Amino acid sequence: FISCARKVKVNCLQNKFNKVKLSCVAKTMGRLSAYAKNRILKLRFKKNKRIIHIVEILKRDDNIKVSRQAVSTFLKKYLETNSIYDKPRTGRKRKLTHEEIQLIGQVTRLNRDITARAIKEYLNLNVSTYTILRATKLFEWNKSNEAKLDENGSPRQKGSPNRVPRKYTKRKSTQVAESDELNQSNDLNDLSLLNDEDEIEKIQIKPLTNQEMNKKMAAAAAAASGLNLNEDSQDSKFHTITKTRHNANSIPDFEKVDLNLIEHRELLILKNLSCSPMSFATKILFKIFKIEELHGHNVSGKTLNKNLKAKLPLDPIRIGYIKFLVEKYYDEKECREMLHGATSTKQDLWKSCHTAINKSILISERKAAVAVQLAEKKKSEEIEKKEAKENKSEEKKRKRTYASSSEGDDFDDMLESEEYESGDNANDEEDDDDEIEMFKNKKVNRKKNRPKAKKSNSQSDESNESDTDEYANEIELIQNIENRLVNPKEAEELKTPEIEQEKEESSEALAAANIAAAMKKRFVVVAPNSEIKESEVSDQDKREEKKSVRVSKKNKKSEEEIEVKSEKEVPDEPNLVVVSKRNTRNSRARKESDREEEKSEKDSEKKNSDSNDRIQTRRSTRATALNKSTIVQNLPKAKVVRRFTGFGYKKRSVYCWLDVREKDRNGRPAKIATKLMVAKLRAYFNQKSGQHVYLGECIKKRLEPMIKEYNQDGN
DNA sequence: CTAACGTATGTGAACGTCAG
DNA sequence: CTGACGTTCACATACGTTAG
Repeated sequence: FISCARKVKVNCLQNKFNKVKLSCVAKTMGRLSAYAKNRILKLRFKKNKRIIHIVEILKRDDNIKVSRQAVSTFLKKYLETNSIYDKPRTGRKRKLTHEEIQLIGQVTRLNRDITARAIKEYLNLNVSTYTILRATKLFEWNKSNEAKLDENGSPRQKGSPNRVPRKYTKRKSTQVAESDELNQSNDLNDLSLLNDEDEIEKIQIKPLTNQEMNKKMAAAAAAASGLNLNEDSQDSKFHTITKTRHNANSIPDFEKVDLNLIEHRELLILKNLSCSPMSFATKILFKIFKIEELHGHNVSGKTLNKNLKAKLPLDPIRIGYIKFLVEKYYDEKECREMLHGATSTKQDLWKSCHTAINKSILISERKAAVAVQLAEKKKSEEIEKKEAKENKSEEKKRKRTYASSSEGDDFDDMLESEEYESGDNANDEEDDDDEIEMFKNKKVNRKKNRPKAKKSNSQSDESNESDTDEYANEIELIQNIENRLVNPKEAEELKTPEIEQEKEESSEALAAANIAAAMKKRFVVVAPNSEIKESEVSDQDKREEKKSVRVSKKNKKSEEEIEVKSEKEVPDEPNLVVVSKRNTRNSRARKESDREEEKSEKDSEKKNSDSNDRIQTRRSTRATALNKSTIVQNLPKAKVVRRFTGFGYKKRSVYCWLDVREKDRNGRPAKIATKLMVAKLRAYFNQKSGQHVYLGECIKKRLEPMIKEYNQDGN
């Protein structure tokens, strides 16, 4: 990520990290709560409000920020499904076919005591025994605990053959071995039926004393067995385990306890803010637990996968409180509507919440880990930079004065970085080529149907490289931004006062300001393949440039985005548009004074022989070619629109972009800038599978060495 | 319990339509 | 030409369901 994004992104992520540290609830995209949905329906169908008005009212009255697209989508979905809740999701692909499941049902109906393993062998199914076990639970004759109880009238599971081998429950087995009774009982349903007469562990709808809690913790055992209990309908059946274990890292199912930690009104608000009971449960979780209490924990404290770090149980009392609240605030009808399923009852409610809680903790941990990783990486980078700076400062300065006389020599220490170095020497080319190659190899599918991307019309000598241009564009944009970052003088030229203030506020703001500034300049002129319309002279010039700097793909890309207009094309328009992402600096310089132009011409003389600094080469070439050009600052909208519609843009889009630019000028964020900035990153990460990649890379880089070390130690 | 999986959903940009 | 407003598209994220 850092290698792609470099400084800008590092800064941004550093800030993100801070956010994570503070809240650990990173929310990038909110979802419409049930309350918001009901409000929308009411406003739409009872008050006949328009979508845009609904958006305004929600924001004004309820402080709910929602886009009009979201309202539109929701209303459409509501009319289609007649439900405010999400449509059901399919989840992971089933391995068992319907026929196989039916077969399993038949087999278990005929032989109630057959094991999942036996079914697997009998039906020759190539799936986990757990999958088969789940399939058996789909049938009435297998799934209810009551039925089993009715059959025998007592816990009969001790020697039940209806057991599934527990390859993941070693920890539990060892725990069970500590108790006298449980070591004889491995069945999932055992614990719910043990020792009903034990009153000590019965549910208590009141806060527990410390003593009681200690007792409860001591009694915690064999938690896995609690998963399938019917605790809702049969409170008296709450399993009670009399065994005492001092180091319980598994807990039984959670008793519902009203701790009165949160006021009813606040809970109602929380519910309104939640789109599901699971969401409600996780919101409460983060409200009543500290982050330190959550990380490294899960609901039960079990870690079934041996490869993962063992976890500790969350405070069972507060978990019980969450359970109590969830079941109190969501009735069975709501559960059915929300959980989608004929079998979805309140009994399944806590199960879903249980899973959601664990998952939310995992996600929180992951985000924190990524943030920590990035922060560490940045630290090490800074150290490297310092060292590199000491070693190369003289050389750099020499190169710098030599290469960019027009840009000034002094630069901020903070902004001075290895990226800058790479931009000035041969590493630059390697970096770019690597990145381009990376995108190329991965065949990032990002072109889609952009009307402006008429690569087929581009010049013939570029056609075979158009693939890389897709990304070279973005790469150059990023690098351009980075160059601004490492050259404060230029950045200052770009910045509006407001933006400067932002810079002082944070490095992220600095990045944003620079990006916005870069985009502002770029925006005026971005017109892929504009050379089609260019004059012959300029076209030839560009061809020459391309040949001279062919090794650099980004150069070609930038050339594509230059809009050069001859004077005869706009006779009444004394100005020419000469802007490229790279050239913005030149343009700006020339705007300011002729001296700047002279400098760039000097650059051209110097740098034509300098293979290291292609940027300067290109700039100089262009400066020579366009030395008669002047810059259009305030081209009438109409003319801009006319030109851009010629390139395939829709008129409204051009107006929209112009609006964006104006907003940007007024100090508001130019969203387009953000979008383009992250485009490259998207292209990169799209190739991987989101969060799992991070974890995989983390494991590879950080955990594998630890595992190796661990194995060597023999511990 | 957690990873894998895949759909649902929110959002920015683009676009279409209407009206002044 | 332009504002207002709604929809579509592509993308990223949220999140429920299933496998192991």
